[in-house]
Amino acid sequence: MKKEVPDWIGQVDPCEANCPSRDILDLIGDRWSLLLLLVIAQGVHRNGALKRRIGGISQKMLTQTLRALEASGLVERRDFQTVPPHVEYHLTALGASLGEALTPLFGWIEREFDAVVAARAAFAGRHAV
Amino acid sequence: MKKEVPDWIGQVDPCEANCPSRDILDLIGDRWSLLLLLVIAQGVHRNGALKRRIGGISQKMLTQTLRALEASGLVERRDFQTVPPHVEYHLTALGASLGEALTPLFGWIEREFDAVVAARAAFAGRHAV
DNA sequence: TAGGGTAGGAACCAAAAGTGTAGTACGCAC
DNA sequence: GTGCGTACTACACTTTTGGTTCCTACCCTA
Repeated sequence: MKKEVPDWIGQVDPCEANCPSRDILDLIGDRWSLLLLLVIAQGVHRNGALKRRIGGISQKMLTQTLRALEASGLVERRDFQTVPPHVEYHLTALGASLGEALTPLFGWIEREFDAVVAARAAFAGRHAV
Repeated sequence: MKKEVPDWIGQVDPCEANCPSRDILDLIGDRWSLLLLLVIAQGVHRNGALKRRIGGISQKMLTQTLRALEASGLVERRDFQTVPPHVEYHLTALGASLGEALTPLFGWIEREFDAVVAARAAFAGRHAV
């Protein structure tokens, strides 16, 4: 029983066409979801605050992404039913566990971002001559 | 110095508009990159084999994504300069380290996929009444 | 000599994603 | 009573993404 693939492959073969994880990858791969998860975990809970904090997100995408996260059970929407409206978004246990699973990824980004930028510059140099 | 945010937040504040990690998130968030990273790590190295393996990817997206990964220094393209063409794609050290950073994410997907599906069903139930 | 495999490039088109603007309905401060 | 803030929704619009199809150029097999 030799190991011909790296350790991190695990049992997640599922990434073929019918793979269930496609849905998850779609969810987290939509540019805003991870950011939102991050800032909500940082303690920003309200619509307006999230929008100001993230910078670049439109109200539409904010609402849409929050709904998607809520629908997947990653954040909880608490509507205080007041007027003017007061709504807060909090991570669920599931959302927090996903956050934990993403720790190494954020760490990698912090550590290796420079390497990626350098690689891109080198690549551009090789191909733009 | 109290901790008011979860451990996994780290120092990655960067996810604001000007944040460098946006580029990385864009890269890995494009539906095919992670899959490609995964199957290359599993030992599938050639264009045709990758296309057959992943199922659902078009030649265009395959090439495009491979170029993006190559440009970012995550995979290496080895062209054997033969005819008919023979090209192999391998992970670089950087690509392999990203793979390792993604281990917990794949693990989370495996563990929690059912929970997400259940949450979605519940949400749909609540909102489709 | 026709067809399949090798690894792509280019052009075109459809679909999806995302943006901006406007409007709802009300409270509060000036 | 004017305008800002709260949390949205709806519509039209543009941009991006991805898919399809056709093309190169050569090898091997039947």
